Amino acid sequence: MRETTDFPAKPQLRGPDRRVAVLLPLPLREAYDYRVPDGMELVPGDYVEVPLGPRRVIGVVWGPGAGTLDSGRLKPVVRRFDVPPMTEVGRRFVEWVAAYTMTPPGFVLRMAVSVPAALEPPKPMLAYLRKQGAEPPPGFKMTDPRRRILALLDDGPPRTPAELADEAGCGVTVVRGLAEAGLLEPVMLQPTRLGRPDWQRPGPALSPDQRAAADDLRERVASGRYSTVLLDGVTGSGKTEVYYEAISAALEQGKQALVLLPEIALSAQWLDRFARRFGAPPAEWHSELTGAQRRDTWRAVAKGEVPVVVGARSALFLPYPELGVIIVDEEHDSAYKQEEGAIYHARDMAVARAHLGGLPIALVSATPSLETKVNADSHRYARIALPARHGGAVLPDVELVDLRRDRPPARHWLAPSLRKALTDTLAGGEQAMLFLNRRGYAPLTLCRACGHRMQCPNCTAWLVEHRLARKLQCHHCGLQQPLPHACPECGEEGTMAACGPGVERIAEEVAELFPEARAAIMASDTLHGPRAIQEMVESIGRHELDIIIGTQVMAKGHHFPMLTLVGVVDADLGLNGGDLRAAERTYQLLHQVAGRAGRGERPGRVMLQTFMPEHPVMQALAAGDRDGFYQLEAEMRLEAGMPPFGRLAALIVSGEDPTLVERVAMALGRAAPRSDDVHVLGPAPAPLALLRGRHRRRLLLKAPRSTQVQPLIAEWLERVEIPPAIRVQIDVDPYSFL
DNA sequence: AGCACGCCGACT
DNA sequence: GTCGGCGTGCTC
Ligand SMILES: [Zn+2]
Ligand SMILES: [Zn+2]
Repeated sequence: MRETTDFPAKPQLRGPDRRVAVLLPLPLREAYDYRVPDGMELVPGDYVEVPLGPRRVIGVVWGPGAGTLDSGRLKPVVRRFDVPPMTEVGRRFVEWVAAYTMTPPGFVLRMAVSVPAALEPPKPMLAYLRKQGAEPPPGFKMTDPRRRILALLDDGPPRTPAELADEAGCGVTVVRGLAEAGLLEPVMLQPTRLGRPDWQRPGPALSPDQRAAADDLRERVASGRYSTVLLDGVTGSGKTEVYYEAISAALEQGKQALVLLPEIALSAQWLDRFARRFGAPPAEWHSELTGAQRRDTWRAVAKGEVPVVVGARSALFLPYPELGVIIVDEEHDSAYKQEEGAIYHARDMAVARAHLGGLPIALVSATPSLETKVNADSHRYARIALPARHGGAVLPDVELVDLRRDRPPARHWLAPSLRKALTDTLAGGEQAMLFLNRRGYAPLTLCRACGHRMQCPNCTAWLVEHRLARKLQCHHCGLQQPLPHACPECGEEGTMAACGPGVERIAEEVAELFPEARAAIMASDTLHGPRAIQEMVESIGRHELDIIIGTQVMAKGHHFPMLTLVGVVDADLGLNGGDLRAAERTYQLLHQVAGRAGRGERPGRVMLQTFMPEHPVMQALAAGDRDGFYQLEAEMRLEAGMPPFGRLAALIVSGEDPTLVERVAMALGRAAPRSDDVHVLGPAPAPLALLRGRHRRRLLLKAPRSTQVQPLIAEWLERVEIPPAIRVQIDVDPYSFL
C-alpha cells in the first residue's frame, strides 16, 4: 500500500544513511534534514514529529534530504503520524503560494497543518446505551429527567453524556446517576461522521438556462481538466442550484468539492439549503469552529471521508485527497483577501489550486470583480451568464435621495423622503431595512469647547462610541475605554459630543420616528456567532420585526419576502479616501444590499442617500446599468495602468520607533528598482500610519501586467539592510488601500 | 515561531 | 548578591 518509490531520488530513503527533508510550519528559509530511524518508512507528504532544539514540532516530509549537513548533526524523526500523507498537489500548492506571496514556505505550511491535534488518532468517546433487562436498584427514584433520558435511549443510537443531557434538558449528573445505578451500557464511540451528501438525489427542476449552465459545469468536472468559469448572474437567477450540479458531478467521480464563501455568508440558511438538496449538510470550516470540530473535520477530510467542504478562505488549505471542483461564491468579496500573517487573496490562490490539481473552478457573483470580469471578457476565463429567472426576483427600483436638497433635520440622518417611504412601508404591513456599514453609535467624539477629538493611542483612527456598551472603542486594535465625562484636553465637563451616525444612532432615530415599530440592530458586535444571526433571521422571517438596522452582516444571502424597502443611510461611505477600488467595491456592496429588497411577489424599493447623486456609482445603480459601470471603471483603470491592467505590490515597513521606520523606508525608496515601466511610489504613510502601536510606511511598486514582480522585490530587499526591530511585509496584489 | 543565552536595573 | 527585562541568534 504505502509506496516509497515516488521519490525523485529514492536512494536516500533506503540504505545506511537515510535522510529526509522535513518542512516545518515555521518561518524558516528552507526544509531541514532528518535521519530516518531503522524500521521507519516514510513517503513524501507524511506528517511527522521531529526534534527542533529543545522542543518537538510537527512537520511534513518534503522530499529526499538535501544532504548538506554532515550526518553526525542529524537528529532522527521521532514518529510518523497515521494519517494519509499530504498529496503532491497539496505540497506544490504550498510552494506555489509561498513563492507568489513571497512568504516563507513554512509559514504557508502552517495554514495547512493548522490543527496538530488532528494528526493524533481520536480518543474514543464514552457513550451510553440502554442496558437491556436492567431494573432500577431498590430505592432508586425514577425522576422525570431520568425517565426522559431512558426514553431517549430507547429509540436512537448511543450518545455521549453531554448529548443526552442536552437533549433531555438536564445536567450530565443525571446521566451519571443512571450509569451508576447500572441502567446504562457504556460503549466507546469513534467520532461520529455526519451523513454524507448524496449526489444521486435528484435536484430541483432547472430552467433551460440553468440546465445549460449546469450541463456546461458538469462537463468541465467530468473532463478532469483545469478551467476557470465566471458564473455571472443576478440575485435570484438560481446560481446556487447550478453550482450544486457541479458539486454533484464531482461527488459522482468520487472526488471532493470545495465551496468558498465569505465568512459572514456562511449562514444556517445556506447550510439548510444545501442539506435539502443533498440530504446531508457539508462539512463547515470557519473561524467559529471549536477545537474539537476542527480536529475531527481536518482528519476526516484527510481520510477522504468528507465529500463537500464549505468554508472561508482557510478551507483552501485542508488536506483534500482529490478535489474535483472549487466554487468561489461572491467571488468579488474583499473578505477573500487575507491581510494578516501570510497575505494572500483566496480567490486567486483557489484558481492556482485548481490549475495545479487539474480541476475546474467556478467564480460566482452577481457583481464580479473587475479582475474576473476582464479575464472573462478576454476569454482567459470562460463565462456562463445566467439571466434573471422567470418568476424570480425582479430587480428593485433604485432611487437616489439627494441629501443636498432632501435634508434630514439637524443631528438626524434620515431624509424626509426616506422617512415618508418608511411610513408607507410600515403602513402597508411590510418590513424595511436601513443599511449603514458602520458599527456603534457615533464614529467620532469631539469636545465642543476645544475641538479635541478622541483618537486611539495605538492607531490612526477615531474612537467609536458604542452607547449600548457605554464605551469608546477602536475598531482596529480593540482598545476600549469608558466615555469621558470631562474633555481629556481642556478639562471642561459635559462638552463631549457625538459626531455622525452609526447603526445605534440610526436605531435611536427610528425609535423617535416610529415608537410603535419593532426595530432591531443587526451588526457583528450585537450578534454573537452564527446562532444569534440565525435567530435574528428567523425572527425577521416570522415578521416579528418591522425595521432592521444593519451593517454588512445584513448584506449577504438572507431573503425576506416581506422586506420591501431598503434605505442606504450613507451610500457615499466607501467612496472617500481615494482607494483604487472604492467605486467598484461601493457598487458591489450597494448592489448586494439592494438585492435584499422585494423578492417573491412584492416589488422592492431601494433608496440611496447620497451627497453625490451624479457620481458614476450612483448613476449606474439608479439606472441598473451594470455593464456601463464596469466599462467606465475599466477604462479608468486602463488609463492609469492600474489593476487588472497593471500590477501592484506593496511593501509595508513597520516598527515601534517612527524614526527608524522612516529611515528604513527611505533606504528602501533609494534602493527601489526603477525602469521605463516599473515605478516605485513612496515611501508614504501607510493607510493606517499607526496600527496597534506600530508605525507604518508604505512603498508601492507599479509594473505592467506581464511583469513578474517577485524577483524584482527579492533583489530589491537584498540591497537593503533591515534591522531586526523593523518588519517589512510584502503584499503582492494589494487589494485595499485603506 | 519558540526557546535559550546573555548582559544590565531593582528587589527578597 | 539574585531575579528578570527582552535584544539576538539558532534550530536539521
Ligand atoms: Zn476640550
Ligand atoms: Zn487602535
